[in-house]
Amino acid sequence: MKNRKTSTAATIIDVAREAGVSTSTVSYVMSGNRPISKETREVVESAMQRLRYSPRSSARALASSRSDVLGLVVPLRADVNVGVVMQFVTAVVTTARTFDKDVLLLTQDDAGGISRVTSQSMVDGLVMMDIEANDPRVEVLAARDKPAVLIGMPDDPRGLSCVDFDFAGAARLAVQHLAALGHRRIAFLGSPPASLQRHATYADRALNGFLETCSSHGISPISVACEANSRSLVQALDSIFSEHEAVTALIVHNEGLLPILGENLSQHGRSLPEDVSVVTIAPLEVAGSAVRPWTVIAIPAMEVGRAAVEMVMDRMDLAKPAELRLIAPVLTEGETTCVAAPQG
Amino acid sequence: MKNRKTSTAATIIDVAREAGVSTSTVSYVMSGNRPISKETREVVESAMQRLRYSPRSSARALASSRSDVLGLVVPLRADVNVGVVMQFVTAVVTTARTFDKDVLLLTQDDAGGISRVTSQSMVDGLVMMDIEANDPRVEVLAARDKPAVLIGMPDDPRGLSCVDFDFAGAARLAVQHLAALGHRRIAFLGSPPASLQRHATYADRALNGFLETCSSHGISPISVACEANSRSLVQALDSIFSEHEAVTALIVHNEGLLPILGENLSQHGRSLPEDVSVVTIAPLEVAGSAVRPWTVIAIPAMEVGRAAVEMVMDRMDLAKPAELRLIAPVLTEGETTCVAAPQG
DNA sequence: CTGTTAGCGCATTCAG
DNA sequence: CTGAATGCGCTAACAG
Repeated sequence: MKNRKTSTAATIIDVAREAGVSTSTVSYVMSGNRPISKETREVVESAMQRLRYSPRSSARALASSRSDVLGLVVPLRADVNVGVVMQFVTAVVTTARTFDKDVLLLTQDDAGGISRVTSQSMVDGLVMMDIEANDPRVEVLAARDKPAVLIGMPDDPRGLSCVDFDFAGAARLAVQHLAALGHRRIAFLGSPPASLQRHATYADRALNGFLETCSSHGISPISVACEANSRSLVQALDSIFSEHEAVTALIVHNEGLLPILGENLSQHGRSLPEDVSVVTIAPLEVAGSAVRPWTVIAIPAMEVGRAAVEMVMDRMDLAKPAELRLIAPVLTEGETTCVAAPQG
Repeated sequence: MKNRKTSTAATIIDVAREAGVSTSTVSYVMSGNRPISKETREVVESAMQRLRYSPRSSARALASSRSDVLGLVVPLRADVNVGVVMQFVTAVVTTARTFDKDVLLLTQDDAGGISRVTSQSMVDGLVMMDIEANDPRVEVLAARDKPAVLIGMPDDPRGLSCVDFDFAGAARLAVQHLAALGHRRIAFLGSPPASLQRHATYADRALNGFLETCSSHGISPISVACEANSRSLVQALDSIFSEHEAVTALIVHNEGLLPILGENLSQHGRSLPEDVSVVTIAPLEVAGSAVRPWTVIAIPAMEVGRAAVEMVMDRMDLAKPAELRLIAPVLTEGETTCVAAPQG
């Protein structure tokens, strides 16, 4: 009778013995790193199933210097929209799984988290969200020589790959769309002040895209930062409509405001879209589920997250050079835009 | 001249040599698993710093059978509020770090994720969110003999630890509070139909708590499920006020409705709180940031998440038996409740 | 209080 | 196409 261990889980040695082959053969069946005859493969695979074998990730990692884990650094700031964050996270995790990678979650207030997981070789690569223009973490990451991708565009990527939605292009597209409808007084209802102050790159780039496009269209830009609550929205609309009575269009880059924007506009005596047209830069899910669907330039969180993981994998497997990738904006017309009323 | 490797990172052997001690001494300085004289400790520590040593997690895991990683299974369903999910996630990750654990993120649609990370020994324990009454994953988890904690209360925990906010108690408290104010017609505006249909335990328990408390107070209960959008809210309020004109109080267990509830109530000709009092069961952050703060029974996501991790650690380190833990509800009065108007 | 050493489970040369 | 043997870096007996 074989001396079979009863308590501990099966190892590659058990499988080899059960299949009547060597451990290296078992290993190569799993990795596919060398040709295996059909017969032995089948023998090995059935042995693995019989023993419910599954390789210890730590042993594999030690021997191969790969953990098959990706790190993901997520923001925990009060000024970022959790819905959007969750979409990115979902996209990254889902895509990572298609590459047989798991995802280790790091929060950005975990100072030293990046250094820790890289120097301990816990991760093979990193994706970092919510990048600021002059983000100190970029330097840390760049010094670490692990494949890394930033979701966002810092002033100096320091040789790291970056991917993001083209927020500047989105703002430009919004202005162009409204301008084509005859609007000349356009206000930009943007990210929370906190996001702008810390120069979150999506906030900066959207605002700059707006300002530059206005300038090239001879439109005098109006912009106001706004937190995602009704108190702040009331203030913002007050300031817009009191100082700029003639505003006929709004570009809203703040998904948190959408549920309450309609109500507040009517409280300001503006009906939608007759008095003010609104284009929003937001995830399709929130902009489309409204009673009256918004004209929206969708933030493609899924695409961006997927691209981020693909880019990490490219740099790992193929040692590709760093790249910058921007996802182009697309405008979907809803019921919140129409031609501008003739000036009085 | 010493033959020092230039490219590869320092190992425990390098540190031992640099410090003039054995590798086990270095290991024990790190783990604290046996007494080390102050002098040698300092020598070793300075050697570690000089060499920028940090242990390879895979090697440590292989030798010690611990990964120092916790798995966290998060929901990706459309009917759960992402804000609440993020709060739980934040709490779990933050607390895990205080135990020197990292967190591996699993999505619940990743079928087999639980089996995979446990059988590969990627995690030392698991926390699973968004439990359903008869959740098939509970069985999978229970069969895995890793410490695990459920955030939620399944019908049969199968020997696993559970922790959650006392949603039933919260609903009871809400009814009691309103009843004490003289309200006899109370409607429960609850979770989305999808949450109830799949018997997400928070949805079930809140609703049952409401029904039972009404019954014991001789109040005839009115309850309606509602998705977190204005279309659904309009329907819900229509059904409440058309069929039950005399309703004077609402219990809202659906954070997504709060930003738009006030507006919709006034559209139904009800002013807040004169005509209808509202108690909401929601995270304090969303209920408190309103222009008119809600009377709220706070969902303490941070506490629950922290407790979950602590319970996993207890079961790991101390081999404690499974436990069920409910976090007690606390009601904070806002400006949305007042005594019921005398019946006409 | 410290040193020596045998594994942990797998990947991967080197031989055949 | 397959097997044998070495080493990945660390922990934890065991031995002083």
